[in-house]
Amino acid sequence: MTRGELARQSGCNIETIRYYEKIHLMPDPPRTAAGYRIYDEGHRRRLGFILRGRELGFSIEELRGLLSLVDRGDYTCADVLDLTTGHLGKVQAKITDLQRLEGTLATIVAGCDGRDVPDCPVIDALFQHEGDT
Amino acid sequence: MTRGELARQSGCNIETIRYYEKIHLMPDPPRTAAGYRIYDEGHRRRLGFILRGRELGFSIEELRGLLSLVDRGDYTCADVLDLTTGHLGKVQAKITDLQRLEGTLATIVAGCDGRDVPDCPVIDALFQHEGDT
DNA sequence: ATGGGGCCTGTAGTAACTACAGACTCAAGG
DNA sequence: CCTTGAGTCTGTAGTTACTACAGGCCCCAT
Repeated sequence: MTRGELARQSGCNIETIRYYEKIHLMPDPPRTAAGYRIYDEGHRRRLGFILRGRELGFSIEELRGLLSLVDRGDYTCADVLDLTTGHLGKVQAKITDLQRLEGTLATIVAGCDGRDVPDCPVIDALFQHEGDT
Repeated sequence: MTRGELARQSGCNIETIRYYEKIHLMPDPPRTAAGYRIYDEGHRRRLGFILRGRELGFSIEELRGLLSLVDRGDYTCADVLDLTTGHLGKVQAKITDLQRLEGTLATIVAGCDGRDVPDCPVIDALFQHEGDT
């Protein structure tokens, strides 16, 4: 399989594959005499793992941790659960942050009637500090 | 006011101020004979606006838009509301995304008993495609 | 005059890609 | 056999919003 084929099959940008090799998240594949990369089913599977992990919001470093467990082959549920619940916690924290943000923004927007008049309370709110939103 | 004083008063990293000047979000301040930047109340106010905007999740480019309205001086509520509701929409979209993510992750984690045994369903889930979480 | 802070500049690093330019290779058609 | 167009190769630069130096000035107090 060439790089282009792997990209098409996995739905990954072709340059991203090269990037994952550069940072050693994917192994250097064997080459043809002319220097073309050749991939097999194992590469496809690993790339699928990475892409799925990225979809789930894992960082590259988190995936590196997960993959090193897989590579060693002797991982346990406990190891994996650790990394995964840690990530879930971060996602939940981000949701909470954004919800607080949403509330603040909604309050600010609600103060604005949106008519075609000069001087807007949204601008005033931005000139205010954290205090009275 | 020196750069250090402005940083302390605004709670901003001192290097960030220089960065905002470089990207022309803050104006180049006047200098002493020795080349030291001198800031006044106007600078403090503008920096406050920017920092508050960043806290509210506006991007630099969104703030540039907002500030250009303020700078022109003839902005209307309608202009401002446009930019702000656009931003609010993005925040809400991001929350929705993350909540879907959280659900998927929680389902995956629930499939794992976390005991000290090899072979984990979380890993299996990561090797699976989007389909069956 | 000397010491320790503060300030100056330019540059590089962060996360995770993405997008070229310029050169090379491969397969198909004439 | 030659050409042509698509695919691949490499290295490098750009994206976002900062942050962190290094090496050199400057200012004030002792």
